[in-house]
Amino acid sequence: MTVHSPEPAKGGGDKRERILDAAERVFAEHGFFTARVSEIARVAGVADGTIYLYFKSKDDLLISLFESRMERVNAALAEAIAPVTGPTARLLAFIRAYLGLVHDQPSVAEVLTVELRQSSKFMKEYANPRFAEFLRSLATVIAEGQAAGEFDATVPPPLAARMIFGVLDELALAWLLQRGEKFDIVRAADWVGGLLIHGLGRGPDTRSIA
Amino acid sequence: MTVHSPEPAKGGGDKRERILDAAERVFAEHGFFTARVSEIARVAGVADGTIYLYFKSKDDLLISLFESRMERVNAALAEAIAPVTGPTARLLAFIRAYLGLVHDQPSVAEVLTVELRQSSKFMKEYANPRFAEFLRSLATVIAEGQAAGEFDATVPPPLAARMIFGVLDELALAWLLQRGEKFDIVRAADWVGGLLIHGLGRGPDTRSIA
DNA sequence: CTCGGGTGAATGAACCGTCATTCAGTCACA
DNA sequence: TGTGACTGAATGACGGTTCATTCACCCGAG
Repeated sequence: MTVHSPEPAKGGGDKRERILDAAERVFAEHGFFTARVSEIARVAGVADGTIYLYFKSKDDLLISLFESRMERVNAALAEAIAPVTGPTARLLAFIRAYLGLVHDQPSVAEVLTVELRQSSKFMKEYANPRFAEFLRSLATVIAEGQAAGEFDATVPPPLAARMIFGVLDELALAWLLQRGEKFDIVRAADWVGGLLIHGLGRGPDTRSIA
Repeated sequence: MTVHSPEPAKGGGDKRERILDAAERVFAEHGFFTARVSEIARVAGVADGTIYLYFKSKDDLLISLFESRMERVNAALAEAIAPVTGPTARLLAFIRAYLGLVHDQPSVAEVLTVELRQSSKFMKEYANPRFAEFLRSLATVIAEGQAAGEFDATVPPPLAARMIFGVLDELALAWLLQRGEKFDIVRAADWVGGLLIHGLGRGPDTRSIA
């Protein structure tokens, strides 16, 4: 619940990765609390005890999984927006890239989306730096748009970032939990973009909301 | 994990309510899995066993708590938007009312916000009708706005409802988990309204996003 | 090349604390 | 005295964690 092993406790090869992959699958399927360490071990093809050679505890395993996956997500998003110029286009690229990741790696998305929340509760002391980084990079896109005069400057960028993340996250959750035929989450990116850039308003007097 | 007791198992007076109130507090503080039934009993001022006179299991207690609180939330929101005319104003009233509820009843918000998610995982068979009702009523506001030509008709209302809920929920979570001085979530309602009605776009060519 | 002692990663059965749940008994009231 | 709501200590299952043991591999000596 407290500290956290930063890197491979030993020079151990890929076994640590195998365990993380298994944890991703098992946590995604059952959720953290109902997931069994012994099942993670089974899926990883190692003995129960081996997990404790690489991770301090079940909690530490979850934290390490966050760090690992969020690092990848942040890198992928940074790469996706890097070549794009113009705040609006960058924001759209961000949205498309995020929902694309959800589509391509559902179990990563499931762990981040569902477990992030409860972890922020039961690990109050864990600051979750990677997620903070995620929000910061989104807030930067907003701030740049405001500076360029392309975005409304009323909302503080960090709050706007949270709201946008809320949209993306909820959409991801709805898509992940949908049984039966799912809506096209990649196409939904354009709806999200439309809503966030233009808003719902279409009428003549929509300016006067205050 | 499965079935659920619809109403007071017995004619029992307010004891059932006392237990629900205690469960709300304890689940909000610890989360469902780390909450202890014995603590709920202690807070409610009843014996451990008494809880099982009113609820089948810990799971059933959580489900019953959802039903009870969501029912109140839905009623409060319905009441808040009922007298308001015009889709834009109704949507704003909905947003203000929801964030007002979060502000006034943080522990209700915490349970709904944080536990709703994991419950949708670990209780796959529980359909969560009250939450569906919540989304439906929000979708109705959107659909009316589209029908009146006041809202963009591109996005399917149920999806728009989910996105809007995402914004509200994430904002609630950010506010609830904030340690130290919190931002003013009631004031944030206007930012949310602004973002959802007008969008971020301010520049000349923001129409061309496709 | 072969042998044998040393090393430490890996194993998994057993341990042990932790609760959700039960139920035999109490008690207030009719 | 009978009834039934209520109690809370006892129960038993469960699962995270440990640790005595195994064994594949390495390396220096002969």
